[in-house]
Amino acid sequence: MKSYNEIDKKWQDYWEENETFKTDIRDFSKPKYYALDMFPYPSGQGLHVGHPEGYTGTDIIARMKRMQGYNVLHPIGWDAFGLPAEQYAIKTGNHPSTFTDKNIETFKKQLKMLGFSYDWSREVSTADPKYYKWTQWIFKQLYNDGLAKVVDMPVNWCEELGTVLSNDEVIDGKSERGGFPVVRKNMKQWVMKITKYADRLIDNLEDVDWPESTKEIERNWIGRSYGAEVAFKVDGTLEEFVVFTTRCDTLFGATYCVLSPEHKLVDVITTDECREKVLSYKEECSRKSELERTELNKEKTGVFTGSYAINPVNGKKIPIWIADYVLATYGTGAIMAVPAHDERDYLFAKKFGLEIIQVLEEETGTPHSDEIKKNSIVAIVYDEKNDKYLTLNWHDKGGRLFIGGSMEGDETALECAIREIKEETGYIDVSLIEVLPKINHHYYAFNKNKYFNIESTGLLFKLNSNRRDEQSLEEEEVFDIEWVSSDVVMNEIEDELHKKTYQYSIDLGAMCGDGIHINSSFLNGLNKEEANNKMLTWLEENHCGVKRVNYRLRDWIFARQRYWGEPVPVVHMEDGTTAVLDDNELPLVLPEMDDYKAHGGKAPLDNAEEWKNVVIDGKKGVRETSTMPGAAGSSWYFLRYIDPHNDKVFADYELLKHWMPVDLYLGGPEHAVGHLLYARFWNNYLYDKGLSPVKEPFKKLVHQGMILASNGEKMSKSKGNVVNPDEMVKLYGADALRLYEMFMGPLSADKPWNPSGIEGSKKFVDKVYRRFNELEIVDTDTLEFEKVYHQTVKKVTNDYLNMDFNTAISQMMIFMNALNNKTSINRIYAEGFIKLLNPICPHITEEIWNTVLGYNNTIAYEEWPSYDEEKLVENEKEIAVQVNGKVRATINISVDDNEDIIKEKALREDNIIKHIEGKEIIKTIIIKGKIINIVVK
RNA sequence: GCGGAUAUGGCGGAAUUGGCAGACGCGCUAGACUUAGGAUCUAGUGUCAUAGACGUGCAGGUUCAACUCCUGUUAUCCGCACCA
Repeated sequence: MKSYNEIDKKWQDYWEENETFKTDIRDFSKPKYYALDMFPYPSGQGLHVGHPEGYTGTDIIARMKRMQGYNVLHPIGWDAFGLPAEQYAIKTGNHPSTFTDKNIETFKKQLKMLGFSYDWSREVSTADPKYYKWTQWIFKQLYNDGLAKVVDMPVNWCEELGTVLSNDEVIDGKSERGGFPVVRKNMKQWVMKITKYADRLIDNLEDVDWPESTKEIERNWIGRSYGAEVAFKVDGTLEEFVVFTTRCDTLFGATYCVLSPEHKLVDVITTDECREKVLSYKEECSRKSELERTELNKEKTGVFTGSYAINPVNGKKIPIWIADYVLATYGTGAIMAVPAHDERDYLFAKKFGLEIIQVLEEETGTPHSDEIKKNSIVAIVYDEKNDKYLTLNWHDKGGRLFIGGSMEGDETALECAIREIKEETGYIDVSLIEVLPKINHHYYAFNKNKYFNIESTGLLFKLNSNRRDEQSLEEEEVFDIEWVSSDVVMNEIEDELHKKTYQYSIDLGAMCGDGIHINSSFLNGLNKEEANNKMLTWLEENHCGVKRVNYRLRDWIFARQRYWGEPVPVVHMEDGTTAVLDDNELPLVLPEMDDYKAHGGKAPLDNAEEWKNVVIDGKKGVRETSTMPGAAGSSWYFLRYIDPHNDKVFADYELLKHWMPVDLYLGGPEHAVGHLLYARFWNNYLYDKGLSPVKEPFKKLVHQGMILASNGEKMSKSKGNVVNPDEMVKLYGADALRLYEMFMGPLSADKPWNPSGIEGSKKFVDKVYRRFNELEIVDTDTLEFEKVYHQTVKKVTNDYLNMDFNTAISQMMIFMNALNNKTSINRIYAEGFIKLLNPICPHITEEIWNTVLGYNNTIAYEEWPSYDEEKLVENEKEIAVQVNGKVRATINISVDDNEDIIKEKALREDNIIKHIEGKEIIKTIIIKGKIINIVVK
């Protein structure tokens, strides 16, 4: 018997020599299947065990589909531009391409060693000028259509890397690569107007078969919200500013406005008295790094500008502040603040003593047609020392309540509350902590036989001392005064109004829920949605606002001040115009340089004097020296695979039409808001241009999970717990590694590496190889395998389709176990089984196909085995018999047993008799072929 | 804070429409064959106990029957995070 290393080599050489997996791209006679892996960044570390997990998954599908008669496209390539190669080059003085080429060679060797059925003739590399010619060409189209442009905007600047970064490259205020600090900075930058596609990038998600969680991440990242833009005039000037709000129904509650510190109007409207403070606050904000800004988000800061805005709905003058809780980059960079109904505005208003007006109140109880209106209070008195609340226990006349009462005369809520506390409980030494939002409550008073609708103000007091006066109770007021814990309050206070009031008191802040409007003129009595619609109409009719959809997504910052990326095919002319290179000047190739390092915030290409200075039509110009981001080349590579050597167009449209979309796309979930979004954007754009035939490029998306170290930690070089695939292949063979990675658990789950697990997988491969060499392959029937064979074909086929590889493997193990102690097997079963195993273990199955089963051709295009449903029907079956839901016996039944026979059989069992003895059978439930349950009493 | 996911033996994990929880593998125990066994084969292996009881993060509920459905809750992981 040969070693696995020999067998692996033999078949890998065979596939290569025979071009076994080369796709005939123009063969449209068979149905197509496009199975794609996210192409790797060829890092210096080489492949880790996580790579083969996903790659094996797609390889299994690709191999099965070939056997099922599909024309399969299964390509691979390299996402070759990127920072690490450049950092390495700077450190060692080598050219980034030397390093990249070397890594690609390593990766290639490793991928081949694992036996993936890639069509290597379609290999692409994003750093290859033949490839990036077309990346530049697509950029050019985007530029000409106004989707790529230079704008002055706040960007993420990473000093250490000397480059700007896009939002998805900044994690927790640090750069994704290297973890260096990132600050906000206004800079002229290339951006891609991905926001133009925001709606489609959300809406098209309906049409693709992706994990719901990934779709949700993309939706949240794009962050579409519906609202209105409302214009506020600045009092005493001709200036005005626009705010974005999703809650224009609360406009009557707007008590101040806030501009972001970077807002253009700030300098204009700041009064002389406030100028100094405003300037120093602005200065303070600009110094803050992204990290500081997010970390300090609890404590609100801000300053008054000295100016006032006019609330368009009621003409009220409200102060204009600046604060960094308002972001320059979201919405209009300005807000109206409604502290009663927005958590952040509430905190800000509390801190700076700004007015709070409630315009929405929650409704409790059930309305009734004739109600008497009243103004009331609910007073909650809290004793901090003992952690107890003051309650009145009315027993069967209303249960446990806080102190309540109605206002008399022109009494304020506070006066009323203090009076009621004193009258009902005698306590006099209390002080107000907080006035809670008003509640609109409907109730029926039994003693008065009347319906009431009260507007109740909740007030939270703390008890200072136990000083008490006489109570002054009325006759019907019979209750016990009891101090109780919060547990008792929650369990025993059942009155809706009092319950709600208590909830407000423990969670102080803005009222953000729905309710009915008050203090809002023409909106009074309407709920949130009704009021919103009415206000929108009002704003538009009165020309102070418009309906507006806003997005969290920002435009894609597209330039990097780095060397190792695609040059931007644009020249800045001396006369201030911008010229784009002609198609025949593409690719614009990176110049050779001695020094790849950025100096003083300038891009490395700034030093390439000869390269950057050009003359076009007699006019002087300077090339753009920023390069494109890593995600540029990966945004369209799936199209190039279909026609990788075309030098006329990026890919032939007829071919694209046949092969797109990608049927299965597999890769890590971390690309949801980066690569996947950008690729969808570019493809959508190309679709609009008639250059891509499909709206969405990836029909089905699957994520592989992470392979963790055996203790459940992430594998990392620093922890020294990295498992090296080369070593695994050397020790156990490629098939055992592939099998183990598929057997570990569900593909998309994170799972720990177990060193003895792979040994178990090798044992299975050993067993298959050994047993198939021992067994006599016969043409006579070996019927004892019939059922398990058909079961196996069915389960493996279905499980592969669902990518449930772990359970497919367990079924194949069951099949092999059925062969234990047997000396011969029918050829059909033997061949069928080897075909089923082939996608996971291609080497050993080719070897058996060749040396045991005697074929000279590859198994790769043999017909996929089929199963016969009839062979799976069981004539005789064992089912469980339960008494009161507990299994007490099992009986054998045959398919044609009717319910009476089944029941009779069940009642004959000793253990059943024992359990129903002396009891009455209430009913018997028989589920055909599954279970029988006898219910007794 | 918001959004998403997960929770099952010593371990990785199975379980169509609710229908015998623990398939399959690892590990462990015993045995066979062996000079030997870290090869292979056979048998056993959820927990506690004597027949029986208890068991799918926790607490309730629906049902003849719940890992599966409903309500609440905890923990862990991931994503977003002052998004107006």
